[in-house]
Amino acid sequence: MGKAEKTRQFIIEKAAPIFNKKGVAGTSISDILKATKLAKGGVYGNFSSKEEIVMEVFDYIAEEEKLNLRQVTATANTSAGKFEALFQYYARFPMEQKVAGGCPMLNFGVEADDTNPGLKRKVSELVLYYQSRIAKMVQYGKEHGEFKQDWDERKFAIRMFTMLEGAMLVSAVLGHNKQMLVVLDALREEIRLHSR
Amino acid sequence: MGKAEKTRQFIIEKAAPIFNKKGVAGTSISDILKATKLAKGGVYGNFSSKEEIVMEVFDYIAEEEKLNLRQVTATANTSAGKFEALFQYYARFPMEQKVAGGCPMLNFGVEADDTNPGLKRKVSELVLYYQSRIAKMVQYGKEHGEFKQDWDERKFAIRMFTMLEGAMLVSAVLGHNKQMLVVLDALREEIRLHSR
DNA sequence: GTCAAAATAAACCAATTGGTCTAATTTGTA
DNA sequence: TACAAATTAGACCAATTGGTTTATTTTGAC
Repeated sequence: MGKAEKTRQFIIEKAAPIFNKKGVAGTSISDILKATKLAKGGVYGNFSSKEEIVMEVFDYIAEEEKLNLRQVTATANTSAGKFEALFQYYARFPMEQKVAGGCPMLNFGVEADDTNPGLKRKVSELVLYYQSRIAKMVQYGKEHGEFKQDWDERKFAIRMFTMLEGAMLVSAVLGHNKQMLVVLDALREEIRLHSR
Repeated sequence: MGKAEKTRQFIIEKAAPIFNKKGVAGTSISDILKATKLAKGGVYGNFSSKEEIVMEVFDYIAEEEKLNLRQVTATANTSAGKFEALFQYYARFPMEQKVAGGCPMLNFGVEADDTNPGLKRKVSELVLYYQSRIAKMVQYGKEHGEFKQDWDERKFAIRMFTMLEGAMLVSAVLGHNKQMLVVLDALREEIRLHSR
């Protein structure tokens, strides 16, 4: 990684939590200058516009989310175990978050949908990736005799994903995670019901 | 309603869908001037700041949401019927929305949680109101022999609310409501399971 | 240690931001 | 119809926005 490449990455990593917290419209270039302690030329020498930074920030965040999903589920070797690991991660959310500011699909999705088609597309891709990973965990469990064959993994993935996103929203506005815990228990029960 | 009162209300109603779509940071006073076709003095003669407009806009939106919830559920006289009416409303979402731009709890909640404690509080109150209304519909159904006594209305309200919010997010970013329909079917099934 | 690449500081840009003020005009109501 | 209340148009404000440029200095890789 060359010098410029390193600075680019540095800017992206510093800017990511700011955009995630304050939104795209709510974040100014001067916020990024403050966080990076770089001069304006240091930023504009590496990026041509705020929009370019936002796009690369989201790409970075998306990769981090995928990595995190893999890491959390890697701690268990059964599908049920992977789900439980995920649930324990969400029970602590947003404490163990890498890029601070809450769920990026929620944050960027809400803002982008009426204002930024390019970003919206990136968010939708991450949503579909996340759901397909959930579905695959069910499928794997079915193939290995953990779960019943009549369990619809696609529909479960949708229910689980939407509930988690809703729970992260509620947790953020209420300032506690009690409702998240209720959601997680419901998901545990659904898994138990489809276990053999 | 006096003249000034009328103009205040007019500004609020014109500004509401703009804030709901573009967010607080993404909306400028000039956006509001354009939408209302008022002069700057016409706005600042009635409001002292953008922040005051935002707050009143959210109060207005919250009242509209409550009114809408009442109106949609009023079409049926059983609890199961009220739920079905709600599901049909959400199946069409955001088509029949009064204040355009998607769910205000989602939109304002996401932005406010890291940037605007006062607004965040208003959102949390609306969330809790919404959930308590759902819980009361279950409770009423239990009292009138529609639903089984062992159904936990509070937990159901949380599951239903979080799933709907998540589904509205997903619908917005994906640009279609297929996942919302899956969520609604799951909720219908849960109601069927607890019906007697 | 050289030398190009990269970053700095700072001036500069036009546009926009939220907000104030004033003098003239329009409004609705008593 | 008179008169106060409300609205207009527009000048004005300082600060900030995203972005460019230039001359100087620092950096790191060969």
